[in-house]
Amino acid sequence: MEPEAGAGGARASRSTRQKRALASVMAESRRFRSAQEIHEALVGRGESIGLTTVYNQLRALAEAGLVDTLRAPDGEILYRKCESNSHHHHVRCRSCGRTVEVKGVAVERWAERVAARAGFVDVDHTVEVVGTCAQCAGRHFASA
Amino acid sequence: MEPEAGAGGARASRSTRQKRALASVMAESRRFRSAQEIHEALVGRGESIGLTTVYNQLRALAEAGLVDTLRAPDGEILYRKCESNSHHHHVRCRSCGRTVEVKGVAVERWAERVAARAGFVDVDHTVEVVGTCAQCAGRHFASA
DNA sequence: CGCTTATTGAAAATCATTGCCAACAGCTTA
DNA sequence: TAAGCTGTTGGCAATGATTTTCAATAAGCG
Ligand SMILES: [Mn+2]
Ligand SMILES: [Mn+2]
Ligand SMILES: [Zn+2]
Ligand SMILES: [Zn+2]
Repeated sequence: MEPEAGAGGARASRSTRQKRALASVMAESRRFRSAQEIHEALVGRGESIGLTTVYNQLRALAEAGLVDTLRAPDGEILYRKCESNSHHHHVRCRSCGRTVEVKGVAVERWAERVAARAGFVDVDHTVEVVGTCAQCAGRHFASA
Repeated sequence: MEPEAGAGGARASRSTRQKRALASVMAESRRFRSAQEIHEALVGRGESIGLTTVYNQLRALAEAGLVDTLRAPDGEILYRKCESNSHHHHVRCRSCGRTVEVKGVAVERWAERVAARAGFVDVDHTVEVVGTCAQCAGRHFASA
């Protein structure tokens, strides 16, 4: 019989110039950026790629867990390719966006505990820490 | 001299039928709801109030810290009048929205610690726990 | 080289939220 | 109680990120 017989055999993903360019740009930034910013970065680098494609691919990458996402205060979705593939959290600079990944054994346990205490199951959580990074804080002092 | 002399004396807020109705509806729900849902609740209760007004007031209440807000996965802003006025976090049911408030001394410290370790100052954080509440979990078993 | 179909991307559609602003209505003062 | 000042209301248009549409394009395979 044929490989993947039956209904809905997952079709192979194709390698395209656009996907490669996007992956490249995502790999080089340590910041969370919006789809528009990422598209600008691509164009600025001389790549030809549609904004719609950037949106589509970023969504696909996010669903596949290959990029992390978070909501900016204004609601925009920001994307980032993290170094770690396992569960982690972020400490992000509200000024420049620089982000560092951190493990959170303490919060993992805390989340489980308070949820269980409230009678909740199938628990999940969102934890984001935001502040001003050393570099941005220093810049402030310099100009003040 | 006149009261509040000089520029920009904060004018008094007025008590209106709409504000009172909104406050009433917010006080009776223990769930996070969107502006649209809250508007529907008001209309369903026989109140006459515009959707724009609901949006405006909810935003004002949120800025004043009188209601809590959070982003639904799809980006919608959800509002809720919490019992506690001090800093706290939420354990929310992804199915029915029921929410319980919890203190998080452990996470407060954790957030400060990891941020400081990364050289960040003026630290802030977002922590939301989501799961399935006992009632919704039971309902599942019953129908399965 | 052809064929199948995943992918692209311009343009239109969605939709929550905000801006606009003239009509309206609390409150204060005379 | 009446007039005036101004905070408030809310229909409607505008905004803007994200999604949908879908015809043209181009991977990858035999
Ligand atoms: Mn965690
Ligand atoms: Mn906290
Ligand atoms: Zn910074
Ligand atoms: Zn529930």
